[in-house]
Amino acid sequence: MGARLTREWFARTAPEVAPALLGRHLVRHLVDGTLVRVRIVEVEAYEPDDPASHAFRGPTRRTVSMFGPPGHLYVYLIYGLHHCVNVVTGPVGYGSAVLIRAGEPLAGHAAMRTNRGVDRLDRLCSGPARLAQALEIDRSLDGSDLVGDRRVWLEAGEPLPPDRVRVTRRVGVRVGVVTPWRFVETDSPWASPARGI
DNA sequence: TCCCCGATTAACT
DNA sequence: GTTAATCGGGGAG
Repeated sequence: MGARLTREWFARTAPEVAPALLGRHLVRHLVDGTLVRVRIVEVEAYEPDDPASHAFRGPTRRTVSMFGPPGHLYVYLIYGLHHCVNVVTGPVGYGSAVLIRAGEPLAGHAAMRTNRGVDRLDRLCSGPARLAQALEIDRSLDGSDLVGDRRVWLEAGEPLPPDRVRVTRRVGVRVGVVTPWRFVETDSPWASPARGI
């Protein structure tokens, strides 16, 4: 469904890349050969001077990939049991990324149902940790290159027109609430459950 | 070294 | 609406 997004495409600030990622396809080649495809419907941007960002205090062992070249994955463990998938943006050393929060399952439904342990399509990828679990993405994929890796990549898909993009505050962050950097497809049934936003 | 807590989810009441 | 699960990051000392 279109060519891979290029290195240059990712080399912008996170708030620029984030809404442009809506409607794009996140594709995962599982170890067993299954191809899983998800249409991105919800994202959040994180910037270097952003107190809610893992990059805020500079690079650490965990966040090193966030400061690397754009177009790579940054994957982290949260609450000791969930993984979250991010796309690194900006130039080398910048420290910005876009969190992929939810997607519409397009292919590989059976594998995703198995990975998630649920049947309902709208529960497979409707949240950052759910999406990571459905696509079998964990710390072992941290730093993988979306432009060249065989296991995971991003395709052009069909970008959303601006009037289909809703902008809100980010979910679950206690600081950095002044920046409305969550971008979600308007009225999408595939987005994460609205938590008062 | 210690200690608090998080870009979450599911299962409670 | 509330809470347990579960663990490593990173600031404090």
